[in-house]
Amino acid sequence: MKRSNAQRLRDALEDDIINGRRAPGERLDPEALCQDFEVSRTPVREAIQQLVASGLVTVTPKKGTFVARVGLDQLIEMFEVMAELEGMCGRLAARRINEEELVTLHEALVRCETAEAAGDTNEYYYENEGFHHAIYSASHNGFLAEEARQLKQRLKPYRRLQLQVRKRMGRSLAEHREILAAIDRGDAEAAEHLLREHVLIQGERFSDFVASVRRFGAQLDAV
Amino acid sequence: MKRSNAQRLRDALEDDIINGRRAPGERLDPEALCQDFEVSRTPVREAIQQLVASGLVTVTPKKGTFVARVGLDQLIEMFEVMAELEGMCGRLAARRINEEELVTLHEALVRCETAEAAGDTNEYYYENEGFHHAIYSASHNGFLAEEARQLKQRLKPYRRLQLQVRKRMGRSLAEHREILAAIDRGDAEAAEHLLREHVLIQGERFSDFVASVRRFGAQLDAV
DNA sequence: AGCGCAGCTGATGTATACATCAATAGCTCT
DNA sequence: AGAGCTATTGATGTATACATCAGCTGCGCT
Repeated sequence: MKRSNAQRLRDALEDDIINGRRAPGERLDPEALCQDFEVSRTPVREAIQQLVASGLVTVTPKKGTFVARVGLDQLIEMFEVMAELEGMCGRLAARRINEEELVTLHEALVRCETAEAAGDTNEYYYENEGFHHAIYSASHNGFLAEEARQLKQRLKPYRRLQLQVRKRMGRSLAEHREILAAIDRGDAEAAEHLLREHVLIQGERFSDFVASVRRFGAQLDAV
Repeated sequence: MKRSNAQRLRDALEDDIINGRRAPGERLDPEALCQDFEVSRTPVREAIQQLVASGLVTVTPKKGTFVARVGLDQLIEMFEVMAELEGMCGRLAARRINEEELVTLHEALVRCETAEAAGDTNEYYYENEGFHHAIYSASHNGFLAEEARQLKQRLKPYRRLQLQVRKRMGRSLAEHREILAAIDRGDAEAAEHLLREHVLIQGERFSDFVASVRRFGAQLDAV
């Protein structure tokens, strides 16, 4: 079906924000967007409202609209919830995954291994996402999968930070192997626990993460 | 600050849907809404979009807009997630609750007891909500609390069904006491488990729930 | 020079007219 | 009579003009 201008605009902006082409705190000038996309204010307004609803954009009345700037406190809260959702996906997947999905998951892991072997961080980041999405699907709870996917999107602008911690890629891959093994043998408890920790960047690494975030300074601190 | 027509309209519709004054599947005629609220299509359209974003309304292109009709499958999925979020709130609350919040929670329980003693189902339903919200807050994770609150809203049109099961009110209250006790003694595991089961309408009761839902027939089955 | 008020400006919200598209119904042709 | 095409209609998306409101600026007053 044909997509409306508002939808295309929304997707384009979302993509820009998620992939860091528009940084948190950056101003979004409706006028400029009208010109860039050659549409009137109506669809622009609509697109922005949708982004506000999904938490990627904030509008301050009479001040302007900005790419959402998530404070460190809230970021930690969001990761806490993300960890829970991922853990739940793992738990359910361990119980409910079928042969076909298991194959898909194995393939996803292989692609992660390939990217890691090549030392390609960006590629690894992309394949990592595929691995996680495969687990979401395997939970056989479509609603949960969608919620997890959305929250992951919302965290995406900040998520790269995780992998920038030294040697994170290798650690991540090792964890993926453990997670898959747990799901493979139907160990729901282990899968849940491993995934939760995986997201929380286990234990001592978390402080590294916070420290590395802090280096971003004002970009993250303010409202 | 002054609220826009779109906001008021959105709130009014949301309230109508959540409290069952507009049943799932019911048609929302934009024209009629324009007249009822004496506004033009623009704010109506805006309000509807927001409701779509929050999942309370669905628009089928060229067919019309309707109060979201949640299929039984998805309803179960949503309750599964709700249970997880509630459990998480309980776990965190058991660790993080402070004196003041503990008092609030005790008070909320007392109000539940009063309502139960009076046999007032509606009142109990209301106070029950207060009890749960108090736990959300006590999790000290604002993001989690908000997500839980939103999902609860979305389930509200179907949630009354839970309490209609015979003697559910008494059982619910007993569970509340156990939950509070667990939080009180800082037993995170117990609080999590109890709350999760509390939402899932523990064990054998779940089939009763499904059965009672089925009696609603087509209202819940279709898309 | 500092304070305050008034008008301006730009941002936001709303109304309305117009464009577009898809579903349906009715007509025609076979 | 049935199938296919077309015209109509109603719903949706978009543009534009208008209304309203808050913040800011600049002027004047003390």
